Amino acid sequence: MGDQCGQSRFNRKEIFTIYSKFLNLQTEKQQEIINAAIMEFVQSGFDRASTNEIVKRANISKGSLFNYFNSKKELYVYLIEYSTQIIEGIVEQIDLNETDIFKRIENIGLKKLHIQQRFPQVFDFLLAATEEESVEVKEIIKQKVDPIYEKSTKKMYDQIDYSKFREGLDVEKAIEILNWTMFGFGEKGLKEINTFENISEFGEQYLREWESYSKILKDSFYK
Amino acid sequence: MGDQCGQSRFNRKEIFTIYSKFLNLQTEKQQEIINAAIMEFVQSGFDRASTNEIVKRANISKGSLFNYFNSKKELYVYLIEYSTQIIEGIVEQIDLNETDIFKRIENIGLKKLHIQQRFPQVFDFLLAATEEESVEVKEIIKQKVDPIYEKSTKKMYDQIDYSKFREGLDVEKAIEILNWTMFGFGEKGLKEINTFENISEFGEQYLREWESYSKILKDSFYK
DNA sequence: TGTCTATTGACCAGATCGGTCATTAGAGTT
DNA sequence: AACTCTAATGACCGATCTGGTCAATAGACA
Repeated sequence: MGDQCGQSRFNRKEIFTIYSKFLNLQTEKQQEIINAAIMEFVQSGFDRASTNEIVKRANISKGSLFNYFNSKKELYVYLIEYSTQIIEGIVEQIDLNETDIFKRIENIGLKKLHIQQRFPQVFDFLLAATEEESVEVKEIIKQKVDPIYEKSTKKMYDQIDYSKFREGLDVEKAIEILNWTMFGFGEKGLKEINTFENISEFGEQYLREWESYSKILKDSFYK
Repeated sequence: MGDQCGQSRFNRKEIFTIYSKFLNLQTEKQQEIINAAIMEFVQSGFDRASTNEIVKRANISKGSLFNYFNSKKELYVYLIEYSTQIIEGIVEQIDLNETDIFKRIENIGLKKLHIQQRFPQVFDFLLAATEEESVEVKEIIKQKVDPIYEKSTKKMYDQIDYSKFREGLDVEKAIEILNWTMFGFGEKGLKEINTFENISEFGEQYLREWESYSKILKDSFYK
């Protein structure tokens, strides 16, 4: 039964998942909802996040939200899947032929920046998810998020040319410093991004400023 | 009237502020309440923080909490005052004769670590407060927290010997890197601190590990 | 005009909110 | 043991907010 019953009413390019209704929305509206929901989940965690708050920020009605997603949990799971796909997209694009860690990290950072312009808090969301404590979603996070983190950090440092580092330097610690510096610089950038109107202008200035931090570390870490 | 009326019932060492009842508690109990409240406020912000949750974590009854403090806001304000006093205590102890920035920062970091053993989230609390958006407490935060931050960062870099830095190095950026590294290292330490039983043992190992990060940066920043 | 779907927001029962207060527990005094 | 006095309790309050529902409406297309 089922398929054969000849109801061919849906022969347009509709998508058949539990998220069909949401995915058939206009892309802009989808993004608005994604960002509103992510913002709320980042700020409050799963349990305390309010669907009322989400619909307000997304400028849709309560009914619509629960038309697109059957429950708060389903919405959350969708966001997890969507965000991890973004990360996977970045990981796939990592160029293993680039063996210089500074350049490789710079490339990844640029891609992150690019994505953050459309989804300002995706990465915060995934980071918050790893520390989420709600029993209702903890299991699913462990399944979907943790593996991605492992996989991505693995590929990030794959085939890096460590011979460029100065002798006697603790390379592992040096890379930690590099990461903390990137993180700090990224945070600083996010605070400044709102003051810019022209985003690509910001992007250029951001890149140039990063290069000066990068140079400081490269001068001291490399031979 | 008032004092002269001869009611000398309170001639023991009681403290007369709006916080009298709380301050006459045993120190341990005070700390338990402070930590429980801070944890909740850090996690949820002022508006969403639940007094029910606080009393649960502090192992006291709802009635007691509102006996010690007349309202949630009064509790919050007390915590702000208490936390800023801690920062002020640290700032006062800064030794201006120590003009080496690595050593000075190391001293401050040790003091912070010491305090974090009793109040694990005080610094997070003050950081969160600067980003608090609740109208009910925003004004008071601006009054009490912001000036402390200014004052402390000022004194932190006062009379530092910048001539030790390599020529051609952007000192400002170098110090930013140093700060980000400290922050990242501190975060890493907080996650490890729970795995230790002996706290002073952790303190020693922590200090030694920091020195190796510090050395990496010193070697590259200094002449 | 009629058909059909997308969107709405009033509404639900249940949970939680900050805060109160009559009651109890327990230490100290006689 | 009886009395005093304070510290601590948790059931309880009205108000607000929760995730979720659904009859009613708006709007696109025929």
